[in-house]
Amino acid sequence: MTVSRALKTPERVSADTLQRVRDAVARTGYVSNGLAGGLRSARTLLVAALVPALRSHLYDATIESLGAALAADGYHLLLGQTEHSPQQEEDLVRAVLGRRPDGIVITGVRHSKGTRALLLASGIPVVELNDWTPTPIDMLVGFSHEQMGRDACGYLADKGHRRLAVIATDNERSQRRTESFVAAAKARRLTTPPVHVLSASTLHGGGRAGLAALLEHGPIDAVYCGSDMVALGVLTEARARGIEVPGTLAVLGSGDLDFAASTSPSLSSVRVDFARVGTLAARCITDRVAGNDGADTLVDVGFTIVERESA
Amino acid sequence: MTVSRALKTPERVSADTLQRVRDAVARTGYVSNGLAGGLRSARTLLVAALVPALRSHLYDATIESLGAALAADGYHLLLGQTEHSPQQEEDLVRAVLGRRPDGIVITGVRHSKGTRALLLASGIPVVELNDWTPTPIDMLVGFSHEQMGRDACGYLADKGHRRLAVIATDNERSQRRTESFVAAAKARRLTTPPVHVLSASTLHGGGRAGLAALLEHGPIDAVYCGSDMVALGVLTEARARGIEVPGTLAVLGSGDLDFAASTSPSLSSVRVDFARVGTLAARCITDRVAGNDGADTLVDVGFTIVERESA
DNA sequence: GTGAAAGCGCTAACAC
DNA sequence: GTGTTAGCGCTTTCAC
Repeated sequence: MTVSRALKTPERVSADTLQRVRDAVARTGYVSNGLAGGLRSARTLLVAALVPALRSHLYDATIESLGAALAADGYHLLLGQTEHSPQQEEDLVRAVLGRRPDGIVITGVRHSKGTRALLLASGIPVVELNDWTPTPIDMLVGFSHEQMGRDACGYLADKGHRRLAVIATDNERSQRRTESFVAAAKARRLTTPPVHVLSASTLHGGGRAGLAALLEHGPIDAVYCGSDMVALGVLTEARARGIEVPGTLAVLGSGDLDFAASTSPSLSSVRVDFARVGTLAARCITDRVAGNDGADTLVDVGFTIVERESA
Repeated sequence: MTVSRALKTPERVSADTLQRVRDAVARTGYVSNGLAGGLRSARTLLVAALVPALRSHLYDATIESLGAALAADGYHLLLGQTEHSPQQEEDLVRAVLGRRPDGIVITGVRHSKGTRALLLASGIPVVELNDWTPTPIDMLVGFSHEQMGRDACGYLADKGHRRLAVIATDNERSQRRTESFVAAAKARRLTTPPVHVLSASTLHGGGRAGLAALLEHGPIDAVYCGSDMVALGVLTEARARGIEVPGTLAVLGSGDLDFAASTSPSLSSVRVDFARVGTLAARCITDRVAGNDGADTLVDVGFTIVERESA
């Protein structure tokens, strides 16, 4: 008991005792067993984060800042990939809950009934990420994909572009963005935008191929791309074809990645502050664990359209 | 005890018992407590991975495949960021060992004495990553940065380029690559290559600025870049200045990222199979846990120089 | 195929 | 400021 105190609350132990404990720890290489501690105290200082996949690079900034913010409070991050499969997500949630994390961060707001039930029953803080719903499982840090698609369309239309097009990626949230982009175009009585969906992981090459495919169906004035890398591919293909950007073709990317500002022409992009998403998610959980209930538990981080040369 | 068997080794329980257990689990929402199980059995199905930082994107592919390969065997991945600080690395190792992981994966081969001691004393499988030494702590999956710098220089020199230059990033391994590039150039009696070191995180912009800075010191024939994104920035800056690539300036990137094949001109790049690094590291640990000692515990994954248009 | 006993290494709770 | 007791929820071991 005294050793436990010396290590966890050194101020509650005499200087002499503390020294003797530390000497012994150094001499023996003792490392406290967190499993036993967690079992007894019901606090593990563990937070699990579940993302669809790392390879999309969509979650890098979020995971980086989430991990860093948690580490600052002594928490560790357990990372799981659901591979966009609801079943795999549910299995992973179950397995991860077995480790009794102090909180869980999970991408999206559309989960299987089983996943919701498990999460609700666990009683731990849950933060859903990067989507929007008025009825989250618990807390939510995200933004509306419908609004994003609509605003992207509005931005391009307001610039005077009539013949719009979309190059999207193959997942549920991207699909909702695209649908709302198309709906917004219809509402403005524009030509129905043709949509090219990329299934592959080669984003830049997909952007090149996507523009080529879209042009076969007729001329277009502007393309909305699901990622900046795709937009960069579009820029490259346009240059290869002698199409002027933004003169003849406007290009709008997503993500505002580091290179967007320094390409030529520089890339206009829909920006989400993903690092902030991670930091906020971490705070949601640490605050709740610390007993500060209430507060902002539904945060819309929003997005901004960063205007540069390409659109 | 019967419940434990039903869940972990269903084949050793009667069909009737199994059914009753499963019914009860479903009815009550029972999730087995992995802390208690790990405490008793001394197996946690947890593997920790420590990387300098995620924001460099250098470890994305490795972590992705490491996590996926581990998940296939029922393991979970605990992710920690050391921020390039040996002290932070040591603290993190200590904290993580407290969770009694079944294995640990750690980037690099240069660690503090304390880190080595902790790892050695832990008795668990340790895999060091993405560097090379004849004397690893335990197992090693990596490659030689010295050889990479040397070969990059050889590649460019063999193409007939005399005035070489380097744009490197600001970390220890990159520095060793650069030093061996410069040494190789000297050995070939070429002009000592000027080196531009990027401290920032904006890789593409850094590439543009880096080329501009190098050109102020005089003309160059070829640039070796520490990342493909930097190389892409160099390509952009060269185009803006009317410098022909590869005619006047050859550009060699690193990483062979997805866009390298479809830029214009396409990018020659030093490629490392980072996904394989992750898969191999996972296997090192799962094999060892399963009792299959020996085998390949020092794997040189090597690298290849992918020849495309830019060099 | 099932069950009883014991203990993994901590910390909450309570003495003193 | 330090110590005693008990128990967190599993799984190892042994018995039947």
